Amino acid sequence: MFRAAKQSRIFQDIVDQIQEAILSGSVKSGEMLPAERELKEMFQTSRGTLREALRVLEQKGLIEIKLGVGGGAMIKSANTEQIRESLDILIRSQRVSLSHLCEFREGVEGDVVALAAQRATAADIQRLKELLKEAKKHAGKGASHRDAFLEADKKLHLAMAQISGNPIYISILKMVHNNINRYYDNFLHMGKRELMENYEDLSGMVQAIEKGDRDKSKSLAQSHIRRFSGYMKKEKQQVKD
Amino acid sequence: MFRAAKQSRIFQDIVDQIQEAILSGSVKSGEMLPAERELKEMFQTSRGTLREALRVLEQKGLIEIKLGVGGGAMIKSANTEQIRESLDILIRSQRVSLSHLCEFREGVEGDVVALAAQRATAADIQRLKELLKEAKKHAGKGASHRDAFLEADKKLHLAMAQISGNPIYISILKMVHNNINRYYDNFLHMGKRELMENYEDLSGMVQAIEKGDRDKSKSLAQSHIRRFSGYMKKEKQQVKD
DNA sequence: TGGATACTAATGGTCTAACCATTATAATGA
DNA sequence: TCATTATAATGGTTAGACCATTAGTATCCA
Repeated sequence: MFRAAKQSRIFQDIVDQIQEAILSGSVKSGEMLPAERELKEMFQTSRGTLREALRVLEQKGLIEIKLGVGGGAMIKSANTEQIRESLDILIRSQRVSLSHLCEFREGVEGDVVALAAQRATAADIQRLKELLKEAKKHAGKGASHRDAFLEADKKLHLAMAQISGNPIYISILKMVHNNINRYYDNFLHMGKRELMENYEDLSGMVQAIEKGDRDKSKSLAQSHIRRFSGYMKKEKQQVKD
Repeated sequence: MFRAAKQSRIFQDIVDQIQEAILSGSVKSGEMLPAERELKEMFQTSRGTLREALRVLEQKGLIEIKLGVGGGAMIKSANTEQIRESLDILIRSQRVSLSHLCEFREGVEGDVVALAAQRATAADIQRLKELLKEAKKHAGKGASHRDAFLEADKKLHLAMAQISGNPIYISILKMVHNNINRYYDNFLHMGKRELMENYEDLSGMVQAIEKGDRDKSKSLAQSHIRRFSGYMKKEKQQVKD
């Protein structure tokens, strides 16, 4: 299954081999790796070194380790958790600012919505309208339902990514929306008026998508995101005062 | 400096403590952590467990470990390497298709070049022109210099991301260009004519950036990428025959 | 004097062998 | 039949030793 390990850092070689096996598909998501005491024999190494390799693979999000009988390292299907964590660290170490994130979002979400406008089926439109209804319900109840509204807003944006059909956009939008939450708690205070403004944005976007109007849906998405960013920047300003 | 470790997974507790110390700024970039044998005492743990924690921190990109006397764990300044690696894994494991990647590239690189057109300084333009000169040199030599031309092309695209100033775009473009190579080897056969066509694209883009023409630079970037994708799709077709 | 060489010690990398903690399954018993 | 207990597989941890790399220091020789 695996060859004996080489290199100056043995655990790195083990990481490389197992990662390659996972990414090439020779071991599949959901399957278990052999137990540590077996892997140790396969790689002709010690348990400590092997475990260092498993720590790295775990941190990369490629495996998940369970305790007890029948436990061990299970191959995980790739997800956006590690990206989110990396972005967390970048944001916390001030390498990525709120305005960077907003600027990026404006570009990417504009593109996503334009694709969605080209590709949405009748069923897709139906789904968007349901989500829209949910958003409207929360927006009507004012500030106390802000979080519920934001959740619906997030679902709408992710639904549009799904409609675009491009897995890269889907992953990246998930990553962005998981991280933007961090700013909400600190900076974003929205009352009923702001919630309704946003609902109208979303509603307009869905209409444009239904008509298949690429350009209009795109520019609406971008102004929607700019409006959002605006709330946060204004609020950030106030915090400084 | 650190308190003794708790929790079911001791190494995780150690990771959390050191990560917090780094991100809160109580240990700064460039500084060294104590040696393993000292850290082990601080955390009241064994060297094996401590080293598992160090592997995780290393994988997160928070520390870098050097060998020998005066070696040890140095605090790294946060960078986008980990996020790029996570995206790589995501793309590889989802078997993202060539057309997905090209579509994504068309959207993102269009946005990047538009930002570059707004923000390029005289020095930036100078740098772009140098890279352009390099590209021209290789393009003129025809198919045998394809790889050298593509390298120059890549440098130009990444330079534009740098000019945009947005670290998210920078890391994402790095990710894209690292992954697109995977497809070149299989599908992309370019002769002198194609190389020169591409050079003309790039040259037009740099001119538009110099003029600060957002829209023109964007649409040139997009048609450039579409042309590229076209080569690959055509080639893919031929392979099937 | 000065440069090359050899030694020394600090530090990460690896190994062995044992024990602890958790948990699914099997055996046991009311 | 169902609850309880025992068993064994598996990851988590520990201790102590030795190896490999490397910077600094001492030594030697020209």
